[in-house]
Amino acid sequence: MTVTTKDIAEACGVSRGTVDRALNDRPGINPETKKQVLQMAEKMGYRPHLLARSLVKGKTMSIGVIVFDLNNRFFSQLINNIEFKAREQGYFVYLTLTNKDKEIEKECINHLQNRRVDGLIMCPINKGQKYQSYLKDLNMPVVTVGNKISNDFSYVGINDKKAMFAAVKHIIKQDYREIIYVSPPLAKMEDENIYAQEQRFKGFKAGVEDLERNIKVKIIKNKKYIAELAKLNSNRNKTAILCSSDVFALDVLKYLKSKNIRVPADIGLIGFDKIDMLEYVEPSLTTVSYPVKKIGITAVEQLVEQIEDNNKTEERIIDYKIVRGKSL
Amino acid sequence: MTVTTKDIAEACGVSRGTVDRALNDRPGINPETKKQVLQMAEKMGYRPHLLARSLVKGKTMSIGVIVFDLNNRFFSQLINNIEFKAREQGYFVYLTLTNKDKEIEKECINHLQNRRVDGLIMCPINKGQKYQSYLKDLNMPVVTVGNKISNDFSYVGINDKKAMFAAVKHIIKQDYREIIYVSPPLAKMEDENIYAQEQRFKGFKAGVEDLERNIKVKIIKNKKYIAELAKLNSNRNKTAILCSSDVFALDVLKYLKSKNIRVPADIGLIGFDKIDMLEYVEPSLTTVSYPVKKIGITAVEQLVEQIEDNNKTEERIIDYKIVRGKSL
DNA sequence: TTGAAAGCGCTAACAG
DNA sequence: CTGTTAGCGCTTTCAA
Repeated sequence: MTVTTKDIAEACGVSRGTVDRALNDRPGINPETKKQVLQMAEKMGYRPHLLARSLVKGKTMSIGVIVFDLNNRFFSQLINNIEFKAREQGYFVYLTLTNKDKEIEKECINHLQNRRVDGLIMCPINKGQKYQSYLKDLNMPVVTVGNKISNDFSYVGINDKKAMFAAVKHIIKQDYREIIYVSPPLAKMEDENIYAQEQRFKGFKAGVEDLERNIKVKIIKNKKYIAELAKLNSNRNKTAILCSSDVFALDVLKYLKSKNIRVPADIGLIGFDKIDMLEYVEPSLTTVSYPVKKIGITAVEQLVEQIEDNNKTEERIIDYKIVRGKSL
Repeated sequence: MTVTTKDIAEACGVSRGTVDRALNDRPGINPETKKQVLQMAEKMGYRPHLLARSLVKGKTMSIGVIVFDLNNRFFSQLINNIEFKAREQGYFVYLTLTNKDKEIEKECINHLQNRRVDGLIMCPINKGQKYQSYLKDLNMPVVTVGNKISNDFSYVGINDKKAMFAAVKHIIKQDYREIIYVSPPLAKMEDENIYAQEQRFKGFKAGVEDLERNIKVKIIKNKKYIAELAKLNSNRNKTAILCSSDVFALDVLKYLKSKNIRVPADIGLIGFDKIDMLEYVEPSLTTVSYPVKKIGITAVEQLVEQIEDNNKTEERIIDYKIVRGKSL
């Protein structure tokens, strides 16, 4: 049914070695025979069996990508760029979704390893010493994105701490005297890898502590942050709600509208990430741009370098930018 | 470096066949030896080489997914569900993005074929007789989603024509006397596979023709549909803008807001697809739900059936639903 | 320039 | 219950 190099060899009356030389543009073959072989291959509808090739070459030209899910806009944009860049470099992408489940993540890593992907781009939900040595034992190039594991693994992202610090500074400059910091992921600090969120929180704290002493602060880590917000009684301070991700900010905005609380007249609002659906909300949300395209492309570049040049791990920090909307 | 069944065999003083029986739970092995082998495998850190297995089994337990891009919410939600369902069934997902490029699509198909994926789920951009026979010659299970190719290939989706017909009916019931149909993809009719959009258009035409004779109709196929809309002079008819996809409706809504045209007071607006970001726009958009979750899961089920039971191709039609928002 | 043979790591078939 | 052998389709020596 399926035609192999052996079939071509027989059909042409040459050896498989010669067929291979023709098919893969390798030297040491008579142009005449090469032409014949190629024609025959074409005629017989030959298709290279990439698995067999991978088996002998010890390289699959594929990378594994492990993220939470694609409902999250960040990840879908990220993977859009990863796939594009990877294929440009000849690599194919295995996509696996963990749904933030630590066991599933490990299963995915295992499985991708068994399929011998050449490397991994992942946003880890696991963390800790054991996990680290587990990953190292894989002996496979890894690039982390979003959440960092440690300096032993490549990481591509922005400086979340500095960015959030800048956001706080931006808020205070607009004369806000009170900041409500909304970051439900923080509740999972003990449990999960929430590196980016932790960094943002650190930046926030540094901001309110260092920049100005008399800023009132309220921190909401509750998963039911809308309910929590509702409980807050309004006061005379000029207040801003600072969300550690746009998705929370969108929900907050929706809630505020439903309560006829005007943004920014009654309360300021600012997000983080600049996800693409912001384009359609009103008032336009002030936020911090997380350059997902650049991150995706850079992650692939870094991974391919590690795969092909056996390069060492590296941290690549991309520039963020405060995006001024009309919500603050 | 990497440990193989041969290594285990030697370490245990048994044959590779025995190791295989132990590792893969096959009958005909002494429980004692089995236990020993498994322990040794564990101890040596054995990992099965899935490529080698695939090579001999002729099955890779992987499927190829080919869609346009992940900026499109429909596709990211779709793939979210495909990945989940596929892995549940033991299949891994190769993701490839065509960016609506017909040549890239063919390259992807080719490449996935060479990697010997067990089947394909795709939203094709190509069409035509030649393409069909090309696909058939692949001799690989294929399930189409979004755009149909022909009855020779499995298709999972809604009845777009009927759904759009229902949408028109819904509009007319609200006493609208004029409908502006916005569907930029129609401009590509000759060139690309826009099956779903064509069906919707047919449903639209059937709706305005059959339901009521005196409905005024304006059709915009222009890619610059906002500019086209702007040129229209307002008149005394009660008018609705019917967009063949929510993404266009969102843009239209944005434009209308910018012009201080009230929705639905001044003009009605209705979309199609019910993409998830609608949640955050105001007024809430009336739309037709395209059950992407169900479609993703069904597509995988259908594909796996074709792969494993060598089932014939099938068309699976899922229910749509008109979702009443406040924009009409 | 070409051919022959070995082997990637696994599974399957048959013999013992 | 276990071992041996052959082979999946390809690449890569090493000889000729």
